[in-house]
Amino acid sequence: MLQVPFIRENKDLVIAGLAKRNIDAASMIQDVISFDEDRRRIQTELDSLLAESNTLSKEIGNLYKSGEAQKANLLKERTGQIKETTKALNESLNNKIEALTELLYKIPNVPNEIVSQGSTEDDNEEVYKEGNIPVLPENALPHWELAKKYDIIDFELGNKITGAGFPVYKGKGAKLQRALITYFLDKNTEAGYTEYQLPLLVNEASGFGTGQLPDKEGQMYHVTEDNLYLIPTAEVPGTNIFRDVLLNESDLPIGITGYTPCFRREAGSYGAHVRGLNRLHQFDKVEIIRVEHPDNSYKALDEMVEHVKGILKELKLPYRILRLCGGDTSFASALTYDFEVFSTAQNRWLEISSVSNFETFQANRLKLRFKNSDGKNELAHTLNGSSLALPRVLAGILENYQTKNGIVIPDVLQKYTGFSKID
RNA sequence: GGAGAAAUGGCAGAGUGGUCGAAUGCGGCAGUCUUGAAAACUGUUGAGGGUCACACCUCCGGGGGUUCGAAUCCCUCUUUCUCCGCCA
Repeated sequence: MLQVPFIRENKDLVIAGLAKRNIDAASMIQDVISFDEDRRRIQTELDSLLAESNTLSKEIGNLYKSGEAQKANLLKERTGQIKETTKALNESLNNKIEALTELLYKIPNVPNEIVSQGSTEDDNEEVYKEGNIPVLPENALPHWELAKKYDIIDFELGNKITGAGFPVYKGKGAKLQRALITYFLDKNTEAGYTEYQLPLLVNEASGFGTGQLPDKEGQMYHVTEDNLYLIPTAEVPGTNIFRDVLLNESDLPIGITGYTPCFRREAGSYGAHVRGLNRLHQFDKVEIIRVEHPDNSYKALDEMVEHVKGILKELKLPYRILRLCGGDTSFASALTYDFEVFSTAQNRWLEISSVSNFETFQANRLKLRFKNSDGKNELAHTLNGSSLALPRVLAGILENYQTKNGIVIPDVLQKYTGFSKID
């Protein structure tokens, strides 16, 4: 959520920024400003009446004490009037605040100046590319065929137990997945992130805190009986650790990592692009989350990007990094880099990580602040990134490491899997 | 699931109708002392709104009520703890 004073003072900048998301925000922003002006006007009026009422109450108390009940009763008439007026004012004040908040919830973050205008993923800019695309044996298979051939992932079984998008990993497939999770967590903790195990269901307040609610309500599985949501990413429980928290400046930076399954309804996704592991309702992911001083958050973003690069380099997977255009940058993010691994057998790029700086957008909703060197409470910056999303990394490994005689396990993973080949 | 107790500032913890935004301790900050640090001592220190700055207003888990006046009384919701039951 953007801060009202920021909008007030940077109206044109905000409108221009949102235009990069292809949003004509001029009238919304104007509404924010005028709602806020109304709010302050009503508040001032209300406050001065309350001040009068407070003074009178004290006088009444004193009059009773000195036995002048008659005089006191006279004053009570005035306080009675004030009470009626303040009740009405209070109501219209609340209406204004509600209208303002509702509007603010709908306004996405202002993209960083480096972000380009654009509407779809075709407008994203490739900023980095590394790794060689392997030459595969003849008759190379896509991962869903490999999964069947080596009996390591059973999609049909998942269909039976739950439904589409809930695959069952078995044997060496399950082990490889577990090896990847452990490997990622080890890399993250080595880099200074503290490992957490987080709840997989969150309440409404947490959903609002990171921005999934009210915007993306339909993307999350909702347990209505208890009004809880299955997490779409560890970002939600992980970042909400810091909801309503006041940190000391010396606590920063904070880095945490966690492995969680993620649940996404993916309403409205169809077709060949959702085959196999490409798009699932339940998948595993290891996440990194940082809380940073505003002066350092972009340095932190670079560090996170470098960190993910390091992992992919070790896995020897061909990948590229995209800087997302305005239209493709998520609601709460100011700047996002996507990592994509090349799926050789499918001949397409698969997104495996998304690293974002939210600046104060989430912190404002979360009330995540730190006491700065001036002793003032200031909103912190939050960031997060996947390191990494499992299914597509798995798909990338299966496809890129396939040989005539089976699938070779990348060197760095062998001490985690305990085997060097799937055949 | 049943019974009872509780929710107060960064944390702990007093406070049962006005003088309470709130004792005290810890923590934080500043200073004295010290070559430096620690300890000790002194001072200072809640949040939000509002204002050029003051004034002023709001906030004692959330919401509602009683009263001229509520942290304090009433209703309600939520959460936590204790005991019993169940249980990986």
